[in-house]
Amino acid sequence: MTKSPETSKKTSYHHGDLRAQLVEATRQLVEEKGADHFSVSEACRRAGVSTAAPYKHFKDKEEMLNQVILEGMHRKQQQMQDELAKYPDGGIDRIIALGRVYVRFAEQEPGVFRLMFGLTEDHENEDQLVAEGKRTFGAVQAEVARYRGSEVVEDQDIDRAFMLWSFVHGLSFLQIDGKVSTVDVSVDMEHILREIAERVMA
Amino acid sequence: MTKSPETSKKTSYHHGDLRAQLVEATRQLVEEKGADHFSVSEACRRAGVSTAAPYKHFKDKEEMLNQVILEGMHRKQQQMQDELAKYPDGGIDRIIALGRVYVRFAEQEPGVFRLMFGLTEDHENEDQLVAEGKRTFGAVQAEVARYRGSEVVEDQDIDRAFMLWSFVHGLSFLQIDGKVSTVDVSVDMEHILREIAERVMA
DNA sequence: TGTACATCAGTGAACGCGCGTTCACTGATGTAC
DNA sequence: TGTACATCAGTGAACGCGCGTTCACTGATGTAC
Repeated sequence: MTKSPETSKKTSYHHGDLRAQLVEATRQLVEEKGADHFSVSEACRRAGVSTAAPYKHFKDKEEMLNQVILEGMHRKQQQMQDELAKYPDGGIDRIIALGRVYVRFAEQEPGVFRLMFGLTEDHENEDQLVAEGKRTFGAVQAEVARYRGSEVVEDQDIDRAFMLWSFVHGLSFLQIDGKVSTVDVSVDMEHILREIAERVMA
Repeated sequence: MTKSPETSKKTSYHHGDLRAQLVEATRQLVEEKGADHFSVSEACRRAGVSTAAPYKHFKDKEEMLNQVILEGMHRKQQQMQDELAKYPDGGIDRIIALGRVYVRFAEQEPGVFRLMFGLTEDHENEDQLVAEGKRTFGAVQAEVARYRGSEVVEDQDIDRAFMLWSFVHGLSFLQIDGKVSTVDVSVDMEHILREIAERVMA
């Protein structure tokens, strides 16, 4: 379909980049149809490859989805880092920045965002996914402690970080599930993020 | 399967209560397997009826699920009413009570709770579902206004109600998706609900 | 009280579908000599 | 530089499966007379 060099596969029998291309197709499909309606077959069609090909790179369907989650987490972490870099002082703007990245990620990649959190079953990769989740939440805790002027995370920081997390998590879901417009609230995201950050950190 | 009189269907060719029984089977399956893995066939098996039977009562699969959502909403509204009745004064306990019902409902019926919010597609019943959603959120707004001593909802009340909603919504999802334990936070639900209510209403 | 009949809830068989995964295979590639 | 060979990424056909929905039907029920 595409003509860009990195996706041309006509020149060789072997693909060279199939794993990455399947992950990308999976990611796209998760965005377009949701994780529930994603199918391996469709990802293969999109990658221009037989339906048996993925099994040379992934154990099963779930492993493909887990890879999409993992890469999504990394994107989010990168975005947090980038956004934090804009606010080098220890002010509340850094707290707000973290919330902004969270909500913005949900808005920009609602399929992946939902996939990240909608899984109740056990995973092969669970350890890795859980570890990444802890890493991110740990970063938020550290930021909350730093706001207090401390480099050590205490119980009160964990509590506050968890309140912030709950809030932006709910805000994200209400936003991408369209409940906000449903209920006729006009959300000024920046305003509400600041409002919440100030109240939680007070 | 069951031997209780109201579910015995052996006595007559006609069922008498099939619609309600199919809704109940659907609800159970949504809880047990999640809405994504619910199938009409399985609901029929559970109700002891042929796979064609539901189409005498419902337009399609989606209408069955919508009925489950609707009844869930009504249960939640009833619980809110019951809980509010315990705190007749205008204190913050009434605000907390609403949050408690929200989170508790999610904990007790995670499948239905997820189904309520996880739908991005359009629905036949959408109007009815949206109306119920507005009704519930309106009740929260009124409660927030009443805390101020006003019977009239103003913009500040809407903002606060929305903050509360976002928070309990996120808290509910993190809880039922197991992210809370993942991240080693021990949540004292009552404490955190009060903490948040006080901060938002301050 | 008895009979004819319309209604309509439920049957069971069938449909076409797309799915996840497996299989024996093929042929391009890189390496050892 | 040329050849033999092991490797292994991708093929394409096939599998068994459960699904949502439709169809012509059947037989229990309630009602009119």
